[in-house]
Amino acid sequence: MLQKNKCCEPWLHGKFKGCGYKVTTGRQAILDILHKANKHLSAEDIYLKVHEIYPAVGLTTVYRTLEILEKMGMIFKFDFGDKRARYELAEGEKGENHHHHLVCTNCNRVVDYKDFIDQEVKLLKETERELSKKYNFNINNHLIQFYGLCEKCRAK
Amino acid sequence: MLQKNKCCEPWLHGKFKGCGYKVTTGRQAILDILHKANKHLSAEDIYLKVHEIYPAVGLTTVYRTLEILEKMGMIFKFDFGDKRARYELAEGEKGENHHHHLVCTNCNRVVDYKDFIDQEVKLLKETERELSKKYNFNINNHLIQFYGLCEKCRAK
DNA sequence: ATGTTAATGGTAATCATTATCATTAAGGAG
DNA sequence: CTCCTTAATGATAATGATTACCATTAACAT
Repeated sequence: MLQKNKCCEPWLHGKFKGCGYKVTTGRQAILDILHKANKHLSAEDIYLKVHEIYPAVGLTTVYRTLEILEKMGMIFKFDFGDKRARYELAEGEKGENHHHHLVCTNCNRVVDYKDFIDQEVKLLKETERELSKKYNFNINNHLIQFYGLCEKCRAK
Repeated sequence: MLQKNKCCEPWLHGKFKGCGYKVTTGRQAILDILHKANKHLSAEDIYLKVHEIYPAVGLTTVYRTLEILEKMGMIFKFDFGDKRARYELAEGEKGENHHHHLVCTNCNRVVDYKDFIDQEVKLLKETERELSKKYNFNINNHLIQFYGLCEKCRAK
C-alpha cells in the first residue's frame, strides 16, 4: 500500500479532481514509472514494472489508466510500427523535453531527437493556426516521425 | 479473369520484376483500386472492392499485397487511431499529390491538406539530412499528422 | 467512521492481422 | 503454344494486443 501521507505531488489531486477522477495507487504508480523511465514504454512494460511494487495492480487497470492519462493530456501514445502502442510523459508546461522520433522500419529501434525542434515547432504553430481556421479544426496535438534504416540494419 | 493483352501498365511489370515479384491479377486490381479511390482505404475496404470485380481474390492476398506494395514504396500505410490501418498510393515522382493528414481524435474523420506542404517539405528535407548524418540513419520517409476536434465534434 | 460510487482485477471476448498448407497460376524455357 | 518450376493464392486456424464484463474494493466527501 501507498503511505497515507506524502502519497503524491499535491497538484496531482487537483488535476485529477478537476477532471472528475480519483487519485489511486495504481494511477500514481503508473505516472511515477513513466516519469522515472523517461522513455516510451508499452502497456505491458508498465504492467510488469508496476507489478513489482504493487502486485495488486492488474493489466486492465494499466490500460484504463493510460487511456485517461492520454485523455487528460498528461501522456502521449505512439505507434512505432510493431503492434503494441507506446506511451510517454507529455513534455512540461514550457515544452521542455519536447522531441520527435526516428524509427527504424526494420528493427523498430527508436531514437528520440531534439534537433531542429525549435524550427519545427515554429512552422507547426503557423501551420496549426492556418489549418484550424481553414478546416474548422480545434488542433491540439501533432505527430512527426521519420522512418528509415538504422546503422545496424543498413549493413545488410 | 484479366485480359491476356493490355493487362496493365508496362512499367508495372518492370517494377515488380525488378523487386522479384510477379504481376498478378490481384496485385493489379488492388493498385487500380487505390489509384481510382485516391484516398486512404482499409484492407477490408479494398477487399470488398476487389471482391466485386474479382471474387476469387481473398482477404489474405489483400494483406499480403499491401505489405509488398508498402515495402516497394508504392503505397503508404497510416494509423489514424481507430484500430485498422489505412493505405494510400504514394505520390508520384515529382511529389505531386503529396499531402498530410488532419485527424479528429473523437470521430476519426481525416482531412487531407496540402497547405504549407512546400515549407514543411523544405524543413523536413533539411532535418532529414542532418538527422541522417548525426544518427547514422538512412531516412526514406516521414510522417506528419495533426490531431484535434473537427467542426462537428467541437459542438459538444 | 461511514456511505456512495468510481475504480479495480480476473477472465472472457473482440477483432485486425498472420501463419499454415494444400492448390493454382505467372511467366521463362523449349 | 505447351510445359515446368516455383511464387502466389485462399480458406481456415491461430495470434495477440486491447476491451468488455461484473462482482468486489477502495477513494474521499460527509
